Amino acid sequence: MSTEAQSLSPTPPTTGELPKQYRPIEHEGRVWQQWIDAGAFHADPARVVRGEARPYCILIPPPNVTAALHLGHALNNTLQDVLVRAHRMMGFETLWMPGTDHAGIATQAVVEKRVWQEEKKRRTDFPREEFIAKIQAYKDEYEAVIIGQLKKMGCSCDWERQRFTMDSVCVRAVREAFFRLFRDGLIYRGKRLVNWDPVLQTAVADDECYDEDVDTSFWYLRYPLVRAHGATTEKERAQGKPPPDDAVPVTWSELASRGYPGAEHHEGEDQAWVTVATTRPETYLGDTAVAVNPRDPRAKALRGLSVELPLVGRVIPIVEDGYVVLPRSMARTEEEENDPKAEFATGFLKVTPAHDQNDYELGQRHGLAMVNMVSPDGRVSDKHGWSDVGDAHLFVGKKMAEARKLVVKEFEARGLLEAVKPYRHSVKHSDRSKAIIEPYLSDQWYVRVTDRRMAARANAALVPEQRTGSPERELGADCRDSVSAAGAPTESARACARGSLSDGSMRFYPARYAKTFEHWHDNIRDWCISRQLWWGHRIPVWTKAEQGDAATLNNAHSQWCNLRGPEDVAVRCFLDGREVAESDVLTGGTLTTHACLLRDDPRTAAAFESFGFVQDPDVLDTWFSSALWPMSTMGWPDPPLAAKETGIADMPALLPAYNPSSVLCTAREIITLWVSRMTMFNRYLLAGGSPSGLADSATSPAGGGGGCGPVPFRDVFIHAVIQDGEGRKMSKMLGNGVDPLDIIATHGADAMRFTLVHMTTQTQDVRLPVKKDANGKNTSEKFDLGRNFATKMWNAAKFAMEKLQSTGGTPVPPMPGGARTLPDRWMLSRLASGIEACNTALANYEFSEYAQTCYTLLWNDFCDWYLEAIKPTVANDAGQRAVLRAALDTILRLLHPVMPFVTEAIYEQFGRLPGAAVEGLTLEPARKQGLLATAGWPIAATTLKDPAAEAQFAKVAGLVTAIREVRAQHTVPFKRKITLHIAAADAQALGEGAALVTGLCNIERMDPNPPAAASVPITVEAREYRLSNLADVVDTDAEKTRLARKIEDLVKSQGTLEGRLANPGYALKAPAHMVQQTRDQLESVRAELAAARKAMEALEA
RNA sequence: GGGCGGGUAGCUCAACGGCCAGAGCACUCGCCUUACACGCGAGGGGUUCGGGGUUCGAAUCCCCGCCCGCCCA
Repeated sequence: MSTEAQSLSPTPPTTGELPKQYRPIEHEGRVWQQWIDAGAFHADPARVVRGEARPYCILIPPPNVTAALHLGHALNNTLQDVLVRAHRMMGFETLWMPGTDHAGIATQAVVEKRVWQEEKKRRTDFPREEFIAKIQAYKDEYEAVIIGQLKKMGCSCDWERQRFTMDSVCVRAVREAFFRLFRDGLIYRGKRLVNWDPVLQTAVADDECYDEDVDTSFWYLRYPLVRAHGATTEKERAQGKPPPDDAVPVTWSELASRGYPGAEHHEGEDQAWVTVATTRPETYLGDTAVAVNPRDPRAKALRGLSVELPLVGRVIPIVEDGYVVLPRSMARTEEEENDPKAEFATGFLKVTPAHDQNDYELGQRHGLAMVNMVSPDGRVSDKHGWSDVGDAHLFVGKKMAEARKLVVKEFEARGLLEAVKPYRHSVKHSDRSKAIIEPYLSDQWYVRVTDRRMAARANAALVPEQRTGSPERELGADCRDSVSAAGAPTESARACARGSLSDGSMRFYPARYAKTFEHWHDNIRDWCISRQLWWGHRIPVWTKAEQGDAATLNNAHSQWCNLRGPEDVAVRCFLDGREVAESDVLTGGTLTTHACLLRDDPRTAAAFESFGFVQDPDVLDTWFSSALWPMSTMGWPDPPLAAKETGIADMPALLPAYNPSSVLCTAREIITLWVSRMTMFNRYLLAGGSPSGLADSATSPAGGGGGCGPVPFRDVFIHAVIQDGEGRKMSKMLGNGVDPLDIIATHGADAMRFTLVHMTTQTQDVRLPVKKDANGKNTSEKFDLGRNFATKMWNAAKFAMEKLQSTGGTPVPPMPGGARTLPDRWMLSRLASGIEACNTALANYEFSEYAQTCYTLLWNDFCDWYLEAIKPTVANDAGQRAVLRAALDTILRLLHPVMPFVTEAIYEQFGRLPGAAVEGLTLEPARKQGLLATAGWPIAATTLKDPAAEAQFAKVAGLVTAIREVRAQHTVPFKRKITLHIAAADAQALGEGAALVTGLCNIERMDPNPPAAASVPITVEAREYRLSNLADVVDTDAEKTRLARKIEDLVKSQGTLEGRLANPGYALKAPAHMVQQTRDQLESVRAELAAARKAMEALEA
């Protein structure tokens, strides 16, 4: 599906004529090849660096190599191409940087599935390198498909610069970024709960999960109460001291004496219990406490007591925490009462810090131990973090679902299962494997994005007017003085803070998305970047852990200290979990040493390995490399080396020329995943400034404090998401997706592009009703809009060119500014407004507006009116031919960004036609090979705007429409010539327009006298005209119907207008011009009504 | 739970305090008019989700409610 495979048709003879019909498939391949051959899309950063041209740059959101592109990609890339092509024509040195993303988990999962289907083998049945090679092959295959699709769409990327997130240039960027962040303490290793996919056996990010309701139950388990009897504390036991074997049962009577409400209802000498409600009984093996709300009336009586976990025998404390939901009977506030969990709550919560996010946090608050009772494949295990198995060994090795049944059974057998209630709630599932996500305690690498140098600076990148963050919270050091003594910021402090809140120039379109961006950073949590995968950037850290006394550790430490090249290796040491500085003298304990290697140097790695260091087996989250995209694609951190490696000699000029880039175009869910991270990384890692010092002057210096790097892009445009006709996301599963290639095949690339651009309004979703075509493929009637429009463009050009050719190819003489005809002045005026509207729309990312402006300009103005108007005269009017040519040229240029193929194919012939300059309209010639893609964007002088011509033309059009209406009403055949009776003065007032009316309405003659025979009256702008010779007999009934209807309409609007004027407040408070306008309208409506009534009377007489 | 967006003609969308609320598709009528039937000309079709309020004036601004969707927790 490469370019070469596209069907190429030979360049047609340069006749200046167009074939009868536009068939996209006959042109797209050839036109594409012309662009490529001419290097039309190749950017020259040197021109920017030398100050010869202004830069315009877009970084493609790199598509995943997982699968072919869908319609959302088509939209995303079409919009980028529109911007890129328009700016290229405007004279910017324009770079659209292409590339693809390795999409770690998604790609690996697809290949694992494929290998399983084909070979019935798992990833682990292959050596790591071998399996990676399989993924690599898959990537090559799909990358080619994707790039082929982009080219078919017409994407004018600088294809020579194409990057891949795992190519050697990008790998170096990842390595450098990781190294610096590690060295600066912004990357750390932590034990946290992650979303664990037990099938893929990896941690997955929140956005790789989905929620789904599951029917399950609440199980009510009784935990016997005991008194720990002064034995070891929880902390002591965590340190390896055995649990107390002298736990003493607590009886109901004892509880009663402690004031426990309801204890008296139980048999006094029986052992008391508390009942926990849980949806996951099997996790009781990992319980390390039972929590009770301090407001619970039972809490006081339980203070200091413990429970003993059945079978396990573990004695765990009862802690008090406000997080615990009170049962509905104890609810005090409405909110508590309405908490759906209150219905199921017992007031006692089993706390399993290693298997539940909320419990984890509760555990942190109370310093509870963490017991992990699951192995990575989702089975109960006694090898992954607990030893006090006791009688619970019967659960070991069971899958979680089996273990659940067994636990319930065992509790029941012991009379400890109090109840089971059905319950439905949402449970996290893995996108990739559909498995239920297990919260899992494990060692992971994190980026400390909560650091001020990260999230806060991302927010500060926003332009001040898009900052809404609270100054109280984020007051910069500079502004603290202005805080009043009471601590409340003064007004001036707020203003100052708003300034200090922003040192950037990044702007969201639509602006509301700035809030999403800010909110994300205000609530951000550290970013887990390790993934237990094989496909991706391997984490460049080698680790060694050893135990020993002070001498041993110090000795070992000094050995590998010698291995470091100071710039190449960053070492961080942790003694019993606490970081120790290099200079510290070590005491005895457990020393964990992490060595991060900057370069992929096998000798250094081998040296560390010889001391027992082992490289981390995990790879980085895909977004880590994506976050570097604005830098890595431009050769950072070593552009000269990248240039040498890739053969792209001008690589070193890219960063200074194109970072910050102009705009990022993406969908809204990407704001948090990608936009945020690119912003944080660009600002942090480029803090030293761009190599040549050409960095963005608005963003880099002073304000940032401590050297803050540039924003990665000035604008962020968030476009709509395409849904099907029912408002559902398009997806493979639903089978409602539309394949861009199918649309291109049936409608042409331009048709698809135009339709997509036309759909792109400022809303967050757009719907595309989907239906099956004759071949059973998904399509949508909406694409007919684009196809019809492209055809219209083609035919209009064909016609215009025929008229231009009719002179036998002799050059059209220059057009003097003065003596233009009415249609010419009108058309030029419309063009001037059209250009202005397109410019505004594009500058504000109002794509639909741009498409609609082009649509109206071509179809309504140019085709319906202008071409029709000039038909009788253009052959004999050289000046008119000059305007015709210029008008078509302008429209081709305005439309090129959205419909590049058809416009270029037309220009191929049209460009050779002789022309003449039209004063006031600047149409710079093509810069490369006569290609429209490199021609200048049209510029119209404001003098071309001609309100008088527009008014005069509107008058003509009004009369024409009125006459056509009568013709249609009376079904006058098109070819029948009719007579217009028009007073001499009115004909005079029409001026040039009189001839236009004659031509456009097929009027035989204008007669200043009243008609002798049957006629029909019409009124336009309160002037009265008559039409005769309509037919052999005028249908008076039809005419009466028409008039009656017209009178009805006029009466209605007369009433509206009179009512408005009768309102006393209106004349008083509304602006004068508005009142005058209403008066004028009323006057004209009255006159028209009088005329219509008169006509009716005449008809009835 | 918090935040955001949306509800306008049969469908997809405009109209951002001021034309009689518009366009394309679909529909009706008439046209193979020598660029185009993927076309030309004409036409029908709307209680702008419901209820209050502000205003000379509200689809538009404010409040309440209903419905749909998205994001974050």
